[in-house]
Amino acid sequence: MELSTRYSPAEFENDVYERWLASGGFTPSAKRDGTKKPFVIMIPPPNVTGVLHMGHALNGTIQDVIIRHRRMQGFDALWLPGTDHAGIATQAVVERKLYEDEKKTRNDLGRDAFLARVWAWKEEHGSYILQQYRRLGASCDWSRTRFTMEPHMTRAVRESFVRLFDKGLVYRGARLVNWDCVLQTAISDDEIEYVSKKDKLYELRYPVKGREDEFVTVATTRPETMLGDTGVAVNPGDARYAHLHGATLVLPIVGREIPLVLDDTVETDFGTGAVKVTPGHDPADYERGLRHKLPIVNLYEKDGRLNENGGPFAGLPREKARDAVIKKLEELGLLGKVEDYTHNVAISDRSKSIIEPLVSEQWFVKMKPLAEPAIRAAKSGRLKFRPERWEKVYLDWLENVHDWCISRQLWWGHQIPVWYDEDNVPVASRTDLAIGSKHPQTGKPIVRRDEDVLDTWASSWLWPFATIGWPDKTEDLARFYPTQFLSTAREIIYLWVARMVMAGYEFLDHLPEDQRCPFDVVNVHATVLDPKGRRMSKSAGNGVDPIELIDKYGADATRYSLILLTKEGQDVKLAADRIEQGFRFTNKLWNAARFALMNVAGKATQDPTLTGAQLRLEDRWILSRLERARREATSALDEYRLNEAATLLYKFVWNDLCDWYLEMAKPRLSNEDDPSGAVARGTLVRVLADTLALLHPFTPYVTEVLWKTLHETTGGDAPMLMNARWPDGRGLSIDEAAEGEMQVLQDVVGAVRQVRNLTSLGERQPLQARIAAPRAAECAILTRHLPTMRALAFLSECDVSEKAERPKASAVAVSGGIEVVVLLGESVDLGKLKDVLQRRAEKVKAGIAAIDSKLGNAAFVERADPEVVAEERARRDELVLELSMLERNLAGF
RNA sequence: GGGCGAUUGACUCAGCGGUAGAGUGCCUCCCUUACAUGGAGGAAGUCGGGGGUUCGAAUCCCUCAUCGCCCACCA
Repeated sequence: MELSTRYSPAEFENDVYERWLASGGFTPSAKRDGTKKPFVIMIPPPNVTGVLHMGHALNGTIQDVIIRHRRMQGFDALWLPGTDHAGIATQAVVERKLYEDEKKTRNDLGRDAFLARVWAWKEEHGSYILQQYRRLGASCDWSRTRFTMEPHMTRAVRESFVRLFDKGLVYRGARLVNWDCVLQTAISDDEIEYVSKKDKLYELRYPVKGREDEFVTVATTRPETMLGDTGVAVNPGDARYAHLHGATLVLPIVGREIPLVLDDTVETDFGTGAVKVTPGHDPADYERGLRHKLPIVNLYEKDGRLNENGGPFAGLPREKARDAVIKKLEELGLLGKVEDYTHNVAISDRSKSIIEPLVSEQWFVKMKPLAEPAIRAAKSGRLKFRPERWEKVYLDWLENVHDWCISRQLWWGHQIPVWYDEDNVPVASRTDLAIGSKHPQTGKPIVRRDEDVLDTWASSWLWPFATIGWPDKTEDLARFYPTQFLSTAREIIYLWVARMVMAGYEFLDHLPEDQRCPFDVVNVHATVLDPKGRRMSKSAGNGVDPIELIDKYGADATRYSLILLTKEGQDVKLAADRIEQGFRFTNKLWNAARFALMNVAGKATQDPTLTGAQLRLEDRWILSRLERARREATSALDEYRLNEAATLLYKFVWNDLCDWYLEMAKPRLSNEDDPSGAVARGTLVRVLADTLALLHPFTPYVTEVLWKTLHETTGGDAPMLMNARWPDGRGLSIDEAAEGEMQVLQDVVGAVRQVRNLTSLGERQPLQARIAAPRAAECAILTRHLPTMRALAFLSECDVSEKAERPKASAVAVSGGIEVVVLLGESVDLGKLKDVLQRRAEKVKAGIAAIDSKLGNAAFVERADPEVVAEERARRDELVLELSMLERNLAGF
């Protein structure tokens, strides 16, 4: 196969993905294979309504890097994909479409017809986001793709609900819930967000019963709720109201008599120190109402309009009611000061409408008992968070957990499996109960099923085990639970992660305790921000579409950039130029491989691990560097430090392999007569093969293509890289001697380059370099490698002579304690050269002074690590040597 | 009101107790037959301010400032 000169990922990515799929490597068998251990990641199921955004792209990349690495390490690697039915979000999408297309509401269609529409929508659009994951290169087992509304999940959800119901952990109660007036459903505390809103703070005056002209003034931002007031509270210690303790007030407009109560929670220094109490529509007032046994007045219909309790304002929506109430109070002379006021208001995550707290009948789960094992899991270290700080966030929530309102007044979702008899006695059942059949406990006829559906999280908290068969005892469940790694966004630590842990402990009771925890490690990934540091969001329109990046740069480049850019868990601003880094890297890799293959094709190669003595310094060096990179990358990946692994491989490929080894090997490769060519080719093949394997988790497409070409070129038959073994370093070792010698050569070349750069200021002339290495050891190295030095001549356009005589006119450079003297004509800019040398001399002097002050410090010499002290001394010696050479040369000007 | 993060060259970020790093951008040179999506060299940082611990601090502690997230019933 010919590789094109241009790296153009679009030409091969789709084909490669098809080959991966065909290989079956994404799909592990549930059958136990004695030699393989499972490694499992459950994808955080994206909403079926979702479109891939940067967060998904980053998280998808993280999971894919890890699963591919584990697969290559020989684990039975399963990455299970799927989507979430996302009750509210999906229903809202379909309702909106229905209204736009046909001007109908869901009520016009009726429940069954509407649900048919939702399913139709899901069939048409539901796999879109998973297709996008494929573009990224995600090696998910698509044969195990799950959906939280599929029939099996319904069974799992019912099983879990019935178990909790039978244990008394589910209860029905009237509670103040967050009501979304647009979607007309209750939503949980975790689904609301707070936004700052400019409002007004109104003072209202309530007449005191039986006392002419005496009033209690309350402050409120929501004057319309006064219609539902059933009390006014003041702080018991507030002297201003001491004379009114026990008084009764008369609620204006309504005329209701309401008591003045004493409550510690009232702040004396806010507003007037008197709080109107509306237990039906304010969470704090609800609590106060309970404490003082105040009645609850519900003011609203489900759509947010005032009901009959609104008196003269019944039927008005909330905003209009506010204006009307204010106007009326003004007429009555009971409106006090009105001030501008900025405060936080709760809005629905989904509809973005202002939440109206109201009292209604809902189903709740008792969370305290479920939270206990989840708390233990983290505290005992069974469950680990990365970065660790998120453990605290997780624990804080669990330790203060509130009961979970799980009923939603929606149609799209798992309908609550509860039936009622004629006396309204509920029963939960795994199977449908027919209307008219007998209630299992009371024996009375069943008259209806609960209309509500369950919160979406009541199905997704079962994700780690329901997706592989639970409640059935399947082979998959036995093989793949618990999982090892979960990577997710921080926003859903409470919503999802904590609940999955609870569910694992609660429902997997056939397993020993430590086997119930659904994962070993929870990775909380970075948030990708826009270039200004703001969250990317659809509404702000500041998102960057990862698919556009993939189109432009390829999936590999996008993946590599994301990993290079984001240290785990640390937010990052997405900078366009930083995305280019990944692209440049993949291009570099492509061309390096192309060069290697061009030189290897049809020629003899010798395995460098078998030809010991014939290895040149650069061969030994690159093999040593490869082994170092392999060890470091492996341990970084084993510990999920992806950014470190990617950075280190980047440096190995670019700075070691391309900048040095390929350049040094060129003469050997191009010269047909050079007997060491076969060794160089063998080295190149070995290094390239291992490098492709090490990079494969990060850049799977390009490495797969190059791997195939490499094996075609060398005539070998190889499995796909995806299914190949992770490099084990066979035949390689860390060669400290080779690395040390190579460092000397690199220093010399550095010095030569410096000089060469100076000469290019004038006319270019052939140069002759002489190297003056003042230390015996370095002289020996240089002498031994003079052929190599000549090979490097292309870099400096100079010959390297063995003698170290000082010429009269010369350009000089010093690097790493080695002096390079270059004979040249008048082309060198002597003024500039002197400048460079002087500046360098200054730096060296400063360096020496710094070390002297350190070494002169007795405390340092005594207390510091002896190795550190020795290093300082050695460093000083080098600097002194360099300074003497610099000064000698400067004296010549 | 609590909690957590961030603050390192022009920009985006690594480093987290012992000689200040990378990519981009900028300046000088080079189309050297893998790559100009490239190569060589260079300028550029009192590591947010102030205290402290230490022989030594970008790195640990305290404090302040700015920005950003999360949690919280101030009407």
